[in-house]
Amino acid sequence: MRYFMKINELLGKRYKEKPNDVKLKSHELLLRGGYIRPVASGIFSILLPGQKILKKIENIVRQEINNVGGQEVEMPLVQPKELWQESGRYAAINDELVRLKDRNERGMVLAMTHEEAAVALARTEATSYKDFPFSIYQFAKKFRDEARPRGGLIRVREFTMKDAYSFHRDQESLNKSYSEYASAYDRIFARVGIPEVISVKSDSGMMGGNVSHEYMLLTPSGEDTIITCTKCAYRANKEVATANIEPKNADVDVLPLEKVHTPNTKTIEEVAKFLGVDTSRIAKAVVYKPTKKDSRAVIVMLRGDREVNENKLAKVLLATPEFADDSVFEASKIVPGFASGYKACNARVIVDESLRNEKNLIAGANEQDYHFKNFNVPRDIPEAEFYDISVVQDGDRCPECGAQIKINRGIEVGNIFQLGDKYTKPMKMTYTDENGALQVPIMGCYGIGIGRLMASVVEAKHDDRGPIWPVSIAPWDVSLIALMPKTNDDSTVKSAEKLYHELQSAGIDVLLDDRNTSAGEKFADIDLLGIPLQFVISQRTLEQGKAEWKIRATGEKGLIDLDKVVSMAQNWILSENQKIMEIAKSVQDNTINTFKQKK
RNA sequence: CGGGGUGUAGCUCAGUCUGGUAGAGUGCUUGCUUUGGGAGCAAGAUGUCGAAGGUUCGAAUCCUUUCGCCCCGACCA
Repeated sequence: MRYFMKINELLGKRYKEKPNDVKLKSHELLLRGGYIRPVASGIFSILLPGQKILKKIENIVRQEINNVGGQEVEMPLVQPKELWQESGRYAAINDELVRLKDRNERGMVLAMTHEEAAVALARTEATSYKDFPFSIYQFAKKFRDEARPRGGLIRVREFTMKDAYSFHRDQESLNKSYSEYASAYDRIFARVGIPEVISVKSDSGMMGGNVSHEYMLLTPSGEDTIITCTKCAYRANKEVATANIEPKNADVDVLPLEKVHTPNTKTIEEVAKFLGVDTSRIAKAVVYKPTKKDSRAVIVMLRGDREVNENKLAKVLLATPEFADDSVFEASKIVPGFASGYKACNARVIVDESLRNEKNLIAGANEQDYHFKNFNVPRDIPEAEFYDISVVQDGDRCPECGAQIKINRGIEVGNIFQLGDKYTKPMKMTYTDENGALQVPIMGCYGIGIGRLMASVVEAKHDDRGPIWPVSIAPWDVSLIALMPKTNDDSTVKSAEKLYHELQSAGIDVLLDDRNTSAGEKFADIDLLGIPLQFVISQRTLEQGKAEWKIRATGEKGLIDLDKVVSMAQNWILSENQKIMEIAKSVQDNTINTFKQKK
């Protein structure tokens, strides 16, 4: 069997120039290095270097998931719509779900994820309590017609995901599986070269999900916002993060309410400017439509310098908040621009914790061109309901230890969810327990986007010249550059080929560059391919019977006897892999320890 | 879906305002020279100027419509 290993046989140009319109470093380098090619927005083809990396990542994931008892399966991309009607998602999901018809007009969908298929598979196979617990997983394509793909492989429409589904009789069993997967994830991210990935509390959706964590690579180019504590282990996605908010005006006497004329001051900024106060002195009101369960409009009040977190609000309302339109304002006698919960007719007033201790605020008077001064929520809106519904922001304090928090950006490289019976119940999955009674099992699900993970490694590990792949996932273990001699002498090429075969025979995956091009181009190409260990032989080194070695990550280099190249490469690869495995172990141990401490 | 930008050679872009019939660099092909960080000289190939319609003697350029792609936001099972 023959395998492509010479750079001149490799399909895929490498570019000197940065492609137009590319913002993320991973996107740029993956294009420039000939790893990926765009086909349509959010849809890519993968060339050999990228494919080799993806397969290595998959193998690491496979080992770790097998290790926690996952059974590898494969479920289809094209699925009958009835499956999705059973779970209710056929109606619940909009344009992200691609719907199509087969030749017999049967409605089909492209799977965005495989909970339905997993339950459909499991419910016919696991019918006795003796069958539980178990988990299945696969590496499978998903198609999500994303509103806005972006950043190369960071957010795409078609992608391969490792998705695992575990099935349990009780919460205790689910918890066990959940922490096993969490531990496997720590090892996976460490083994692919980004041990700095952290797990954060995340939003599990307003329906049912009780616990979920996202695995985040903190990087400025990330699209999620992550709150971390500078002191303790608190970390959470902005969607669910809570914080202690410093009151700005608490230790003062409550003054009598006073109405002031504030013409043409509809926005918080206008009011603040008109009255010469900071926006934090204003009680901002945001009005939402009534929900199905409650016919009253919803007025959310919070400090003027803060924003509504609609995720948190959704949990309070038990519905997705929608901004009010004119009809809502009219029906509820709320004056837009001058709204507040004060004597609001037929509105539910939800007040953010940010206002709990603030005194003598400015608030709308529900009257055109008038605001109140010295507004105090407990006195002026006795029926107010207090909730934490604002977005955590800079300057807030950690909810657990009170230390300063930090706001970071992150890329979500994986997630783990406790789904409960969200899918098993509507899809009528049951098993018979010891007493002969039918029971509904509960589920967990665990995802890792393989392509996104590759791109994330580039985001974390690169320099100006290209990606710096850890040896565990590098497209080739070593590269061998033969620099052309000044004379017609072919001994350099001969020696390179000999060495190349020796390395290959020793089981080392090696890429040979024996092209008749300038040295600079060869070095640039090999750097773009990010190969961890590079060898160079030239007339100069051959005269001494040596080859030059160079480590991509550190730039260290030296000379080595030709007959020691193979053993040096073997030893180096072995020791790098060992280092990675040690890091994986220590990351895993750390997490287990923190986990134990918390308990 | 809202806002912004952009489509001209494989890639990066000029030309568009002021209409006159297609350009540069890089890459590619061939030859010679060169060879330790993207070499030099010479010769050559490559475009429905995103698409459709319109105005005009004449459209990459003006007008209308439309599509793609990128970025910000909304959304993100």
